[in-house]
Amino acid sequence: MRETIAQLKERFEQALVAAFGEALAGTDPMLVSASNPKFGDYQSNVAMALAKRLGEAPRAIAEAIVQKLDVTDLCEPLTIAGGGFINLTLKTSYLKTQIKAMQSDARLGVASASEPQRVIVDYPSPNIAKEMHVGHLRPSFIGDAISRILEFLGHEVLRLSHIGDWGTPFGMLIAYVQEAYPEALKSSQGLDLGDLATFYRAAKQRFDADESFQEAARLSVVKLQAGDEETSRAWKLVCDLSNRTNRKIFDLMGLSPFIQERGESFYNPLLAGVIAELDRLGLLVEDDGAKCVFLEGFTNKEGKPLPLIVQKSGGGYNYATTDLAAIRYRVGVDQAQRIIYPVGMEQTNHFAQIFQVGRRAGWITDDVEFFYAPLGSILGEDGKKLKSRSGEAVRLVDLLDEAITRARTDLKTRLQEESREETEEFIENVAKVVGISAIKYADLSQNRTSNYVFNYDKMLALQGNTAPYMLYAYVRVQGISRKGGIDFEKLGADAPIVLQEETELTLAKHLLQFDEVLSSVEADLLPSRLCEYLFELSKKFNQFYDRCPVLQAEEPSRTSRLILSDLTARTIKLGLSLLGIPVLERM
RNA sequence: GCUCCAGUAGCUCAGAUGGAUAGAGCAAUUGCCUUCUAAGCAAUCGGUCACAGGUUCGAGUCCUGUCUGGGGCGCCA
Repeated sequence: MRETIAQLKERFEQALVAAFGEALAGTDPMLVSASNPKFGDYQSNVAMALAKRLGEAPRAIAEAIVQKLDVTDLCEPLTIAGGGFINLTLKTSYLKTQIKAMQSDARLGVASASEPQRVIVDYPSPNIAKEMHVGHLRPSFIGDAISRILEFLGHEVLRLSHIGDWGTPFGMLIAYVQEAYPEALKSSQGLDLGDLATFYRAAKQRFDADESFQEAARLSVVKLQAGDEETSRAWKLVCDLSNRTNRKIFDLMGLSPFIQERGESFYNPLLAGVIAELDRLGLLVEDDGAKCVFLEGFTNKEGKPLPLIVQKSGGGYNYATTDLAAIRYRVGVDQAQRIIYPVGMEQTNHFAQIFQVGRRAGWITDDVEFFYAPLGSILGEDGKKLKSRSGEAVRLVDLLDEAITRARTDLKTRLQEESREETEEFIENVAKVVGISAIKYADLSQNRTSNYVFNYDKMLALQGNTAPYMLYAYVRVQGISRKGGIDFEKLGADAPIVLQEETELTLAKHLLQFDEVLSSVEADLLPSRLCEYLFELSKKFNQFYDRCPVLQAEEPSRTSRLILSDLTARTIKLGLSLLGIPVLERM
């Protein structure tokens, strides 16, 4: 199956050349979904855009294009409206064959990339010295969804967690653990990350208050970097503990298990080479004892060029150095063609800066795409960045547990109201899936770049653009098969599709746009587009369901409607799975 | 001081390269369960797209300025 819009686009390009000559080869036909269903399914705005360039009236241009446009196999006769809109309505016969093709395709008509890329997605990249907190929620969910989508589309995806496992905060932590709890380092027993989080706070206090402790922390870093055995053992121990705890959280969040840790310590041996190369290229300047690359287009408060410090005056490296090493490695060794960083918007400057240096150093070329995907923040009800009551970052586990607890309470209330008996196992599973999915969907359905207000009641609501609403639409379809004793997999491959009712037609058209939506997400990395699509699909299904009896319908409508219902469920299931959300058969 | 992002219905938000009458959800009001379904469907209400200019056949979208909120701006990540 090929995307309908891609086919139409190609025909338009041919028609443009046929009507106006080779000069218009490659002109974007400006084909988009119709702004209003009454205009049809697609519209082209190209005639108006070309009016000035061709010096002709838009309507005349539209006429000329339509004259040369051969789409009789796909569309009803074209119409020209308003100031030169070309309106296209798909033929029902075409829709029927497409639906049949979709029915027999496990990929639901979504083609695999003709030119698969090697893609790196950098997430969720926690710091090992701290427990994961709200700040990791968006990178985790969005990174995971992007990875799944690109992978499904046939790309080779490498998920790399750029963990903070080196550097100053780590030295501080080790020093404090050594000082206050030396026995805890002798075995991993009795030391979980909750303890480490407490240690971290206490260590920070010590660090801020006591100069001699700061010195001890710095010494720990030096010893660690010098490869001191005991310090390294302590470091390793803490890393393992932290990773183990984080893995549990990944599981709870439903992240892909294929995330590889490749953090700061991994790049550590490569940092000197980065500096040497920048020096060799003549980009390196020493200023105030620090080694820097002066940036183009960035100025400091005095209006002078801003440096990107890559080696501190003390000789130490910083995150810019590590990120540059990662850039170099990902291009040179991993040979990635697309590297995606779903990271908070506050780091816009940082990424612009390291990309600039990467480009000037020749590591980033036109053959590789470094895609910084900025993320908006999660806000509290007060409109400010979400914080716990004590003013600290909210722990991720707490956030997730709370959602599950609330989902469980809602479910139990509902069961009581409906006098339903369910096993403890059923309740736990539904509560977990609904709770986690609600948070995840609420996050993903928001535009990636905009801030949003975190609100349990809204994300767990059973109506509206929420995970529970979508899950319920799926459950409804499964309800039909249970009630009617239908095995969807055995629905006749040769059974005809009937698109008589308005809602049947609308649903079918929407089902066929699944591939177009995924293409758009592939390009722009905005998972919210997929959420929007699934929400629309659920609404259109509910409308169809309201007007069209399925099980009681006469053949051939009955089987046709069963096929449409099944396709809806399969699309929801696949779509949600690409967002990292599982479905439930009953809820 | 410089810079980036945001400001759209009472609330939360969509509005991809400028296109036809600016859309959803929630909330509010009103209908619809003897029909697989009510966690649903239908309908009503709700807008000076922050403000002022400009560009053009056409601006929520692009440009300039103003106001408001948030982020960033040399050795933290």
